[in-house]
Amino acid sequence: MKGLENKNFIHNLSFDCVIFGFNGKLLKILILEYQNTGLFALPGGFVEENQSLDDAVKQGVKERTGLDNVFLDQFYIFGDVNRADPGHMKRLLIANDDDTEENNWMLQRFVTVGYYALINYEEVTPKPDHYSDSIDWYAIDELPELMMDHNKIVEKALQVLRNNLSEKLIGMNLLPSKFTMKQLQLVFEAILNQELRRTTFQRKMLSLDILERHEKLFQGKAHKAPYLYSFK
Amino acid sequence: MKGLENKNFIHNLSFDCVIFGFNGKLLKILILEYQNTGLFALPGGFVEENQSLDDAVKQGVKERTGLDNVFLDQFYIFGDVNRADPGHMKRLLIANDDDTEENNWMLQRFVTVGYYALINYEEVTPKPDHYSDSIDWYAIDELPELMMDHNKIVEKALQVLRNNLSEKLIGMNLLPSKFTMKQLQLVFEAILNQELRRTTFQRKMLSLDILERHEKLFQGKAHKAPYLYSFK
DNA sequence: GCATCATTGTCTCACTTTATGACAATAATT
DNA sequence: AATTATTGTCATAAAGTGAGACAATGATGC
Repeated sequence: MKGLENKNFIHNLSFDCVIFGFNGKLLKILILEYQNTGLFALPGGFVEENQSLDDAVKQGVKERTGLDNVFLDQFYIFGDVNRADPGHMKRLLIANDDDTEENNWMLQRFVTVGYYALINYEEVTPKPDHYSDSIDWYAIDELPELMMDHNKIVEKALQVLRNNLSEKLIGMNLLPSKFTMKQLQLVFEAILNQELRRTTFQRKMLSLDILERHEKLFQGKAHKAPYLYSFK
Repeated sequence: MKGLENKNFIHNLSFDCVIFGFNGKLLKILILEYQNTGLFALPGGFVEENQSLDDAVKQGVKERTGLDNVFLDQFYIFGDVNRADPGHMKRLLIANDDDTEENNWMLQRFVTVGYYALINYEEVTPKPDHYSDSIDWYAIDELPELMMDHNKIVEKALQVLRNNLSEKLIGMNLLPSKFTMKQLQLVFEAILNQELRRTTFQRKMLSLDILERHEKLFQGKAHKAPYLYSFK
């Protein structure tokens, strides 16, 4: 792949990133489709020999998706011997005319670090990098078949997201800076895949003392206008 | 180090293991001291090219400590560029007359995977491996200075342990199969570093419906004998 | 034996949190 | 002005927690 051969990457170690966004109704993730391969994959990459893992992921996510300044957190390491199908990588290399001797290390076994990102769906327009045909949002229950074990990685990311939902103020990263209580509830429901009780949810959120109330939002609808909130 | 040079290890990737035990009062972890170096460290190791990460850790823990069939879970990846002091590794190699060209890879930068283990303090007698003078239990608030960033790794392991305390039935792995309510409470208190209310704790544990009550334990003490419990 | 002692299992009461439903307030539409 | 859908808040009941009381019980000392 262009650009890769100039750098010294750590062999056998990669990262893959599950980038979550919320479109107002559905929780979605970003999936790349590689040119001339029909392969779908999570945005991922390698770590340079003199680069911290976190930096590598930040940089990789920016290069592969055009997204910058993203909330990122590692959630799991996938270290099975047979987790990656070398055939997939081979197809990628061939499709890019990078099927050279010096790129053979990419066909070896990889331990990959799973990261997840939370971004505001409205504010970003992901752009595919050189190697990819397209980058698109997919609802989490309508994912295509992904290469290697990437579907499993998404599953695990979702689990961790659900476990950390309350403590990590995840809505903060998935919503615009001002939002209604209804929107916040929809984010929680989408992540948990479970309906919540409106009054209980509202009381709970307000009692946490993490929200600031702003002006009302007049939506032009035939009912009472909701307040806008932001995280303190 | 003897034995290492015959195997093909993944470069730049290691693991370190925080092995917790509970002696009835204090939460402790296992620390190795390396021969002729004065260096203290967590038991750790490398991953072979054709070995799953989990297997490598299992095998490594067995080799370094003599412990088998241990509850193990990964908790974090440490990927900073400067997390490891190559000087420490150099001292280790020199002390073992392994300061050779072909072992130079060990002086490079390493990304390490943190694992924690929970074992029943009573049932095991850890034994040092070839490279270590000794392996000993240290109370978590009386640790010596450890090499590289191992103190930081222990800190993080503790954090994760505290967060997962309720959900993971951690007591199950730190206690003998039958135990009193008092012992269970002591484990929780040692991990949380915080006193708990006896009656509330007992009510809570019983209401969770995870314990089975067995015969009483007569300790020869001048008071009512407690019941023994086990996890269902 | 019998009183004493320390610890355990359980209960009570007050207080807090959560579930569930009710209800009035309110933007826009008719 | 009546209607409609949605919102913010309250009322009440149910469940959970904190703090203490107390009887039960194994051993000990006399």
